[in-house]
Amino acid sequence: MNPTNNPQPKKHKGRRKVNMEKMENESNLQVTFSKRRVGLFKKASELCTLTGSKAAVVVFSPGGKAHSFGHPDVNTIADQYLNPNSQSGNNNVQQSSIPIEGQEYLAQHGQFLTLNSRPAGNHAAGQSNHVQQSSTLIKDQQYLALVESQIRAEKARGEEMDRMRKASLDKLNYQQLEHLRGAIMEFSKKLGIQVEKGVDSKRGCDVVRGTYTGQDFGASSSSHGNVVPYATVIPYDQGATSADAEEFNDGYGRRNF
Amino acid sequence: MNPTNNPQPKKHKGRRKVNMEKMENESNLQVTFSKRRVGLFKKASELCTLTGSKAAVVVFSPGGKAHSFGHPDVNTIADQYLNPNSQSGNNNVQQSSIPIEGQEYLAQHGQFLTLNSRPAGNHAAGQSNHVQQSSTLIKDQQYLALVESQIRAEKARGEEMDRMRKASLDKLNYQQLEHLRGAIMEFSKKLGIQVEKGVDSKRGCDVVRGTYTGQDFGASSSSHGNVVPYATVIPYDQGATSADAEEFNDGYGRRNF
DNA sequence: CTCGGCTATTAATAGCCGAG
DNA sequence: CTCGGCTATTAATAGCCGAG
Repeated sequence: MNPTNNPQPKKHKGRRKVNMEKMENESNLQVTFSKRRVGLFKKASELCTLTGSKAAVVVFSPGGKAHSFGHPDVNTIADQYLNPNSQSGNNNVQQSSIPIEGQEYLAQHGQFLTLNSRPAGNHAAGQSNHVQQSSTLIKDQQYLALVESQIRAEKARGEEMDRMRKASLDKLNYQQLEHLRGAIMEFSKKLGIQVEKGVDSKRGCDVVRGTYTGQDFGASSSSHGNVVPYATVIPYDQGATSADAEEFNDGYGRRNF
Repeated sequence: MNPTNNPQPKKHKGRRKVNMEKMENESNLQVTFSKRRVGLFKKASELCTLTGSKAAVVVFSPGGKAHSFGHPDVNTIADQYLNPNSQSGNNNVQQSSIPIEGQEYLAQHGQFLTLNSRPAGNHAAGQSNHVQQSSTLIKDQQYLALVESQIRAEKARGEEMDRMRKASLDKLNYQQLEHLRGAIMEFSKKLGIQVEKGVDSKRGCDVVRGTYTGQDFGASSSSHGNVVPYATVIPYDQGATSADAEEFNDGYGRRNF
């Protein structure tokens, strides 16, 4: 029963049932993604508010763009998720362990982060202001992410290091983390060399279109038309006029769906 | 006017409006958290299904327990989120970069992970089977998480290392990551020593109530009543009957939702 | 053409009940 | 007690419009 448009005078005003399968209409898919993403974030926010819990959500659009929500912020949640020993947040909203600029504000309202999935090439490196900062942030994460991933996999089998780390972890504090950072610094330097000598199995990377207007939640409508090469941080502020749909239509030209 | 049904005709059966503030009734709060968490995960799943996107959700209960959902799995999403250069997931669901045991299976149906936030003490280290594995996995992440957090913060200001890492990253592959892993291994060992010599600003950790039965989504009803000391991995698969792989609605219809 | 808003409907769920 | 289920209601939203 295919929905050929009806000759019926029935007013198709309301919500219609939707099959749980990938939408074929790309335009609708766009809108649906935006709306549902907002709804998902709202749900997460409500959950946090009602139950005093903490949550983080990361979503990748079909086009490959990442959006995230976190209360108080994604990083804090990630830290807690990965490091349950540090605190036992009972009902108190915890501050971000290492406050970055502007992070405190975001921590109070939850944080939205949107960034582009970009391959190695410098394609549309347009204007970059504070966005550049986020870009840097992402890059840093990249490195650790790979390490973490690999380690995680390896560790699932052995526990020696695990115990070691656990023991260390219990006593870690911020000052100590600084030491740690320095060590990592050196380590990464060595890594760079090591890597260049290693095998090079480069992966094919399809180039993703990199133009995304930073609109989100109606919070920053001024950025309309700005090309955001890497990332856009959008605070979650309910005071905005509309907490509703948001669209991004620029980089979605593919109909591979 | 107590639990006995009122002679009143008005039956307060339906949903009632709820204020967006922390619930005071702890019993209801618990239930609300569970239900809304499930709802949130479902929303995330639907978003993925409808729009062909990928998403990960991490939630901390008021008691400090962590729950996560990921499609295809949390790790994959994390990798993509932190390492957008690897691939440009256009419309293809990407496999986990480093498959852990059983991960492939989970990757196909989405993944639920539940774990306890536990202080240093060994409290209820009861039966631990595959759960232990997850525990180990978490522990590994702990370590990296702290490092990552600190590095991220520091890096937001300087870019030297960033470039360095970025360059390295472009050529990293799995084999190279193994080298990296080994290096981290040593590094962590050193770290352990370094830390013990460092300052010790231990935080007070309230003991979180650690008895949560791993029930979730009705997927693993057999675990009813089992105390889960650390973690519980709950694959999203309601039964062998389901045909479509990454569909949530399939499993939902069976248990009335 | 895009994008933000508008409603008719569908989907989620708050409090309540029965079983273990 | 703890948990899964049940409905009356509330909340989310699919497609449609009207402005830039």
